[in-house]
Amino acid sequence: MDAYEFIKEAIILGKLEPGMRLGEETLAKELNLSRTPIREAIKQLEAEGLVIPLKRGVGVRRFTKEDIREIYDLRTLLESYAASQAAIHRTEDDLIALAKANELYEHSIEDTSHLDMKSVRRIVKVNQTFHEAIVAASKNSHLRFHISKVVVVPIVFRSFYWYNDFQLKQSLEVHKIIFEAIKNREPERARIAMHEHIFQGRDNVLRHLDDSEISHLLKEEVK
Amino acid sequence: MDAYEFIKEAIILGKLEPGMRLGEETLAKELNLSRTPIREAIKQLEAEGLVIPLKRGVGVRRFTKEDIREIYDLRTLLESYAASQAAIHRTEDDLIALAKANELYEHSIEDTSHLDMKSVRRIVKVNQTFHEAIVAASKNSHLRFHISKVVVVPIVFRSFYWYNDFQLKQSLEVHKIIFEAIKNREPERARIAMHEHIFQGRDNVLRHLDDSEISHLLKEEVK
DNA sequence: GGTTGACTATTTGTATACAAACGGATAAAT
DNA sequence: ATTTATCCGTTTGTATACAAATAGTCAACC
Repeated sequence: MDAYEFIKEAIILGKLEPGMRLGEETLAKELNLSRTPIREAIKQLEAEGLVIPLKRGVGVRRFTKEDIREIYDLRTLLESYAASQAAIHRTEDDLIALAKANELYEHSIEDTSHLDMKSVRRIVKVNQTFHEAIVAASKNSHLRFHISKVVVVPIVFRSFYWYNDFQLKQSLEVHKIIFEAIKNREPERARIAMHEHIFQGRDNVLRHLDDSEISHLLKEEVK
Repeated sequence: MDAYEFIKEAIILGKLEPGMRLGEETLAKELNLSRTPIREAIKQLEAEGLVIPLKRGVGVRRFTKEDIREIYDLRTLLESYAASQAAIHRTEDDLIALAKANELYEHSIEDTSHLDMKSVRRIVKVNQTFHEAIVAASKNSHLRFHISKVVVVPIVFRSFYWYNDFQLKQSLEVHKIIFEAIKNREPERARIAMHEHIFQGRDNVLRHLDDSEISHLLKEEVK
């Protein structure tokens, strides 16, 4: 496993918490590498905006409430466009992949009696598969590239952890509607459905942030 | 000047041509640096998609006609959204910056009797200022971040060089309409005007590519 | 007691040295 | 003559060494 993947994974899984600084020597020892490849990996993550420069070195970026609002707006725009494009450009293979991802999503929700850490993480992953399949069907590689960078932020922020299983079941229904729209080549219906879908997620997350029961996640600030 | 800026500038100005490979030792000597900081700069550019890995080392990315089509679609989406958001969130200061940028644009077109290399480059720069001012007024830093990466591609591709001065004058008119819409807080009008504006550029570029008089730019392929 | 200053230790930034991989050229064989 | 195999040169990838900067500590002075 290379340094970039390792560090990114660590940030996504929360093993490296926001605000935490990335010690090069430490990471190097952990990966049995010298500092050189570590530094290069960090430079990449910096270009993606996952880590930010500190006075000395870099630290895991801490996303504010405002960041989350902006990111969700952007993601809504990009993914609803992707859905509409998918309805135009999708092939039969895309449909198969889409159906399969959706089926997996359905199963992983049904198999989950209550939402613990592990099951949420599994659902996140399957959900991602569905969304990625749509983006792939849109046949715009640059759109895909930028969406992949945008989507990482809510994951790092742990947005998904604030869903309840009613919302999850509702998501499944919307997924099915989106699938049908793409299958039937109805760009506008696909776009609107996806727009609602992500905006719903946005609202849910922002509501929780306003409740500020988890606002401690945001309290400290990197110097 | 640091390595990242230097190499990026070189790519934008065409001093490093598409497909050309980036020799670390060469760049290091040119910048009076060792290979280490050069490599880090290259890693950043790689993360942004301006350079791509070759079998050995990296080379300046060659954008295909399909890339340009995708990029312009994406840019249309992002910037027309930015315009609509700007119409909502713009402050008085934003309007001042916008008016100023537009005035500069008007002057630099009027001062240009015919389109040589130098004047085109100046117009590109001023045009960029106007577009950036709109994005800034949208008050979404993440949107801004991604647009900045998307916009670079047409510049590297030299899309602007295929404009004639009638089209430039027409652009100015549209800029004024967009400005008015943002000033009057009309998001939808701003969005549509921007959409038309960029799509016009897209069509112009793609038409030229189809004419294939400049298709030699695309012919060789990096191994 | 708190604040300021200097010293030290740790960590980053850069340069260089070394190992490995790739490409090109030359030569031999079919 | 064309193709294949081996060798060598060049360039990248990684490790290490060294220089510079920052933060933390301890002490002295107000």
